[in-house]
Amino acid sequence: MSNISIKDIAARANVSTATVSYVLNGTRNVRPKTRQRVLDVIEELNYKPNDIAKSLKRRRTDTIGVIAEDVTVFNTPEIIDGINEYGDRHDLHIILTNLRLDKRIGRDFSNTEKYRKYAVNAVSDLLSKQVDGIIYIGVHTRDLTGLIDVGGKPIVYTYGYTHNDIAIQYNDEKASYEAMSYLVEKGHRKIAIISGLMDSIPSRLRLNGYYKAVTDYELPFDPQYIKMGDWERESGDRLTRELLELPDPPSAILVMNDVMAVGVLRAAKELGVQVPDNLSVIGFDNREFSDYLTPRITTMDLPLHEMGYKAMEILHDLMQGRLRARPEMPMCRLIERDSVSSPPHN
Amino acid sequence: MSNISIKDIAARANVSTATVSYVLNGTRNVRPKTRQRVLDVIEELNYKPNDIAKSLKRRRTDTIGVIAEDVTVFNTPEIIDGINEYGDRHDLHIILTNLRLDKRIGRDFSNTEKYRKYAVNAVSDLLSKQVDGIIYIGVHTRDLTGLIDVGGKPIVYTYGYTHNDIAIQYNDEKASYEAMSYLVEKGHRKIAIISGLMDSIPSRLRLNGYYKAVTDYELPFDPQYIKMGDWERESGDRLTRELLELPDPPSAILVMNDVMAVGVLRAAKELGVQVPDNLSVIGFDNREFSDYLTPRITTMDLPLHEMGYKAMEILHDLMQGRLRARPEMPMCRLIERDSVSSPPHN
DNA sequence: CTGTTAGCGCCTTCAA
DNA sequence: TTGAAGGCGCTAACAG
Repeated sequence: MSNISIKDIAARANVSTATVSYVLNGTRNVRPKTRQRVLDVIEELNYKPNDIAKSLKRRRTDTIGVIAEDVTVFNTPEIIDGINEYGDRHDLHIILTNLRLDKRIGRDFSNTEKYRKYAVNAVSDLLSKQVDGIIYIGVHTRDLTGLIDVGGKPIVYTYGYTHNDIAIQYNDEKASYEAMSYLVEKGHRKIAIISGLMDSIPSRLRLNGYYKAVTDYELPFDPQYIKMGDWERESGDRLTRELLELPDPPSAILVMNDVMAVGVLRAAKELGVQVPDNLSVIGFDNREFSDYLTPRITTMDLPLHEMGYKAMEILHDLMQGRLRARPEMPMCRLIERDSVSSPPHN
Repeated sequence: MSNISIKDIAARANVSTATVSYVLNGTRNVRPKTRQRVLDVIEELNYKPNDIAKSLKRRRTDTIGVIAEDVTVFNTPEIIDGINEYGDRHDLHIILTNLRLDKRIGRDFSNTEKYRKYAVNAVSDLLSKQVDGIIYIGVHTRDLTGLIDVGGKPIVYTYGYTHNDIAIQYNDEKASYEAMSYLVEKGHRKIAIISGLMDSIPSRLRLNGYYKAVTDYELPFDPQYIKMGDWERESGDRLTRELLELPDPPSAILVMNDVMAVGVLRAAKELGVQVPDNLSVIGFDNREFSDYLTPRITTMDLPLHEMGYKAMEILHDLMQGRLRARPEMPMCRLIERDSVSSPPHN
């Protein structure tokens, strides 16, 4: 076991512990000969530095705490991966705390008190572990303001919003606008939208993008083309039926997530309308399964990796007292697959 | 900022730092009055313990290092979740190292040297951080022996095998045997299998289960019913065509992963054979998308969560010098959905 | 029941 | 170019 310390090295190399520290960290010039002697002993004794002691002395751990609301939810692994990429490049390590909210409280985030204790404990543990900063990864985009108090430690949120701190989000409004533009380019004018729950920020933002496109492109505006779903498959199915039974049905549907898009596909199939020949569909999230459906669906990819990377980058700046200008927002990107074509009779 | 230490508490409460430590940890009896006084000061000064200092002194961090070959691969998040569940219950924290192998080297693990350096560095960093143990999460079940050297630190592998250390794996052979039993119960006798690449341990194990079932249930054995795939969608498609064009085609196919099952479904559809009415299909992995396909496919769920939990449990035992009896192997579990029915004419 | 004190392994100021 | 020495914040003998 590695019970040897710089003291052992120093003794064996006939130098002081200070000198060992200097060659270890390159903190100061050391005569090449001395330096080599130390290096040899380090090699010989198979010395491994103790970062705990180092951290205690330096009052810095080069470790950041990542609080994930739930690592098993689709957005989180890729965000973590982004964090890791930045971390690898800058020698920053990660203590991961998984709140396991999906299993503990499900999807109902309305009552903050039901899970605040988990978040607060996580912060407290992380602070005790002396992390240099914290990243909080939400599982559902919402206002996270006031959930936790990190006592002045640098913190960056992602996949969520907050009033007082920095939060990295992608641009929902622009994304839905772009999806609309794509549809318009393909020749569509009668475009419906199936939203998620309306207490959700992305739902509202994406609806804004929809309105804006309807206005900019002078599309026929029909309130019946706007349907409120609940993010689940069944609502996609049910609302698509309503849409297709309209006297003047849409030729395309923009669906606010891929899960509901599965319902859209099913409804279309059962009603005998071909996708994409008679109905175009665009989803959101670029979930893995969206590529395995028939037809493979065209969908908006979320810049998860980039969000994680940026969150870490900004946190790093914060940790060094550097405050950068307002960070640019990572953008979604349309993944073209097989669920969109030009509308019939056109 | 939390610059106050037990020394400050001690001074303000007129006790020694030792006493503060005792009330903090309940290590020793303290007179209630003294105790309360200390507690009050702690409250008043909003004191937060410094685990780094504690760790240095105790030579123990209560932190374990998790090396994940790639957190974005489907198996990993759920394994981590299992690790977290055990960790939460026993106050064990986690430093996560993500090797990012999928992005760095793809799926080719044949040349170990291409990624050993990443693994070795990860171990080295973790050791410096003084973790009390390590869990290594593979991304593809294979022999991991000799990849890294942890210098005597407790280590447990999961989603992989190893000769010299403990590895937690699920039972591939039994799983495929059970899938076969299920098919036989439904009345099938002509059952084909599409394997993964044959350099893979699970492929061989699952094939064993298949043979065993063929023998036990006295099924007709036809070598043409055994097809070697490569884990990818296309091979599922291609091999299904071969199978269905046989003079005496199978009534059911056991596919070694859900991805290839997607190909099976596509081939069947294009050949006009109905699943499950004219062809039953069982997949492996219970990937998220398997529930979104048409039909929803019946598949073998991997006990990922349990693997993580068990790995952590055993590691914890190891850390305490407790060596438990051979750990039982977590078992797969069949998820019944809509891709299996009784064979036609039966 | 409580206090004193010697480190844990490392960095860094100060002095040589 | 090198060394001596004082902590970082905490725990655990040891002593009373």
